[in-house]
Amino acid sequence: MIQSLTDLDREHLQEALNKSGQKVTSQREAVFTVLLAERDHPTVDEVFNRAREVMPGLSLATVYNCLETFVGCGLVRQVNHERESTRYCPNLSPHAHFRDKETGRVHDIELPPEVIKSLRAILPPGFDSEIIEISFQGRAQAKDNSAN
Amino acid sequence: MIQSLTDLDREHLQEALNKSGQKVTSQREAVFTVLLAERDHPTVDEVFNRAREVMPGLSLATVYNCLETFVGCGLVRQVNHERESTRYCPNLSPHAHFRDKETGRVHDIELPPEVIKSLRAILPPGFDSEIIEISFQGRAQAKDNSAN
DNA sequence: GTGAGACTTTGAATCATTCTAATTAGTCAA
DNA sequence: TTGACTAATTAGAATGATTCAAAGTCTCAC
Ligand SMILES: [Mn+2]
Ligand SMILES: [Mn+2]
Ligand SMILES: [Zn+2]
Ligand SMILES: [Zn+2]
Repeated sequence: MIQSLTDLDREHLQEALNKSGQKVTSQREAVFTVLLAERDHPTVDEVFNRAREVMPGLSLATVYNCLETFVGCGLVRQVNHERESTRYCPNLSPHAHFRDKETGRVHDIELPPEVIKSLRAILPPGFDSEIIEISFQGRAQAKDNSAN
Repeated sequence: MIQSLTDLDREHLQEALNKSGQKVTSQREAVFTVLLAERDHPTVDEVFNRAREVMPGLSLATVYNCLETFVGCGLVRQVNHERESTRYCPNLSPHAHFRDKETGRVHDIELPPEVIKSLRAILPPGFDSEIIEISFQGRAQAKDNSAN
């Protein structure tokens, strides 16, 4: 089911890795492909299992390494919810996360710039924040799930 | 250094526990006292070490149990930051958390109701959220730290 | 005073993540 | 081609926060 990367995505990967002095490897490409294929915020184990289908020799440690590398060069974001396993998200636009209590699924919620601004505005003087994480928890109506 | 609870706080503890059919014990009182004494979002280990000063026989498991009980009856909130140890916060007013990258300290940031409203407003139809967690990360100017 | 149930304690188990050491693969110079 | 150098990958051990299981203690209603 996992197609390969589009030229654009491959370029994106290559550029981000090169920019931080790292190389494109077949493992990194496989892991990145998995992340882009199904944007459902998979855990490391889920990435591992999906990537193994196309690259049977891949090791779990390498999946950890690849994901850490990607986070380091800004290709993906980590998503933590309470103490559950870390999930990974290749959506680079500013967004919050919504976790469906019932299904455990994590959905992206676009964050309009004015909301971000109003959040920064509540910081007292002297507080300077680069990163804001917002996570909702509740129920999301089923809707579809086929594409995406 | 750890005084005991004010009558008001003891009442608060008693009421919340009773409401969920649980008892006030000396361990629970000690742990709650520690949480109120220094509102610096301590980890379980920090709570454990502080509480042991006044109750040497206290066990780590009991600290876990007490804190879980408090969270369950709404007396305290858990505060998670990435995969670090969970911290605990007895501030019940709606607030976000600011983590100082440099010191690791966690500060409370009051959340005005209109900001909460504007956040709920970005949820697409069908998404219904009870809980919103907001955490900032960055630097906070030293300021004091004597009291509080 | 007894018994039941709630609570606490100790120490073992879990499990996501990180670490270590050993291999492999890629790159470049000779 | 070969060798050397380096980055990346691998397997498996170690870590560490948290949870679990079993046994002991306390409290309170009877
Ligand atoms: Mn859903
Ligand atoms: Mn500070
Ligand atoms: Zn996302
Ligand atoms: Zn707080």
